[in-house]
Amino acid sequence: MSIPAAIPVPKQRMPSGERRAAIVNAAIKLFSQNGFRGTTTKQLAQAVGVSEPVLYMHFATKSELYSAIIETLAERGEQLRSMAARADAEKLDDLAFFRQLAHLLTAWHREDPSRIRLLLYSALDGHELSEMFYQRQVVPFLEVFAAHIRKRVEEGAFRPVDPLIAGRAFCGMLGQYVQSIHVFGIAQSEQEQQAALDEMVHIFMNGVKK
Amino acid sequence: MSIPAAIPVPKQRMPSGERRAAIVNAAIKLFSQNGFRGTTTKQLAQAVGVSEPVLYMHFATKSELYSAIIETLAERGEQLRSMAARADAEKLDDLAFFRQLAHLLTAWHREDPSRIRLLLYSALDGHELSEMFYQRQVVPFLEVFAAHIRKRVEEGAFRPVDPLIAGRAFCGMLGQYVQSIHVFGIAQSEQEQQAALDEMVHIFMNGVKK
DNA sequence: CTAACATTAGTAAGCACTCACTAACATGTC
DNA sequence: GACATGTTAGTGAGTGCTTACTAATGTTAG
Repeated sequence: MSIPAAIPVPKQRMPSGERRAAIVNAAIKLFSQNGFRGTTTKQLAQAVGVSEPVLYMHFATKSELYSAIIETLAERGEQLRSMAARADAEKLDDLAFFRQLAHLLTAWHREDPSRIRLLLYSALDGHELSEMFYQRQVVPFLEVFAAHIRKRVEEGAFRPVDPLIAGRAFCGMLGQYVQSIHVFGIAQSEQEQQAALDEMVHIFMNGVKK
Repeated sequence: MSIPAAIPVPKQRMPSGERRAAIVNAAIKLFSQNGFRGTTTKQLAQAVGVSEPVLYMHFATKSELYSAIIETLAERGEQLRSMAARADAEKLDDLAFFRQLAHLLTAWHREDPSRIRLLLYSALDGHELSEMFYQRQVVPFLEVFAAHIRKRVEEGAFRPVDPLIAGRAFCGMLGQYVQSIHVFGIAQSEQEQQAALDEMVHIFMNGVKK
């Protein structure tokens, strides 16, 4: 009985780029769980499945790796912006648009909770790239939102609210709720979450419309 | 030439309680700035103005000190609850009440930003007392708020919103705004802050009222 | 064969924490 | 008031362990 050829034996030797990506992914996971200082290079090497010096072939120092993962995550944050922009282009009515954005934001963080945790960790650490992370992860989403509000205010459908403040208000409600789940560990069932989001969307809608 | 008697040499020797309090205060400051792991016992001792063993006369381990400061801050959190409850007892109209709470929350964090930072740090660290901290710092405020909403819903002044979700929505808007200032370092002038709070209060008010 | 990928076995520095000891105060006795 | 006595608050100089990082060397794909 021959062993089928395709057993995916974990590759021991990898092309440089792949290995680098593997390190970044492991680092995102560990740093988001334990923080930068709470993660040792030894742990990290074990998680990647290599020895410590391999890490230093790809990144000169541990904090260079920290910077690399923040940049990686910031880039991925562009996805959120484009998804939000796409929702805006769909010409949904206000309610559907707000619900769509709420869903986007929660799904985004549920799919990978390490993002919000690392965003907070890096901000608390005062990391030099933390502002860039915030600018590319949070602000774009907020801007798509604010742009929609501005338009609807001009069209006379909404009260003359400040679009940016209104955007902060909406994203704040959602963001804090997401945070209480993924950072503070408040347990919420799928239904509870859906109900909460709907209610928040409604409160906001009624709050801004004429 | 005699040296005048009354040179106020910083007290070198302190009663146990005072010294303990001094250590806790220094720890709150340093931990909130650099995190638990980012603060060394050496730094801490220097900040207090004593040698390291003194720390260990009051706290058996560094993490026991961590627990002590969380407890201390959680206790101080009761103040916020009582201030909120007092505002409720004043029988203000809805708008004034919401504004009062918004002011309370922002003033509370502006007065001492270490609270929100430590709350986040402890949650990210998964500290055993973090949930207690959240329960006593966040939840009480939320409950005073939810109670008010519930009452006004019953009186028919507000739409039949879920009081707890509405509370989370309002505190979320405010909380995230405060966080963006004290954690993410978004600069906001006194006027901008006041304008933002007013707008948020209005959006919420309109969002829940009939 | 060799260049790139990996490992074994370190090093120096920093960490939380401790030991042996001393200075300052409080109190009771004369 | 002066002095001995027990207690509390403090220190200088470490300990052993962990950490980020590295030099010397092995191994395998192309």
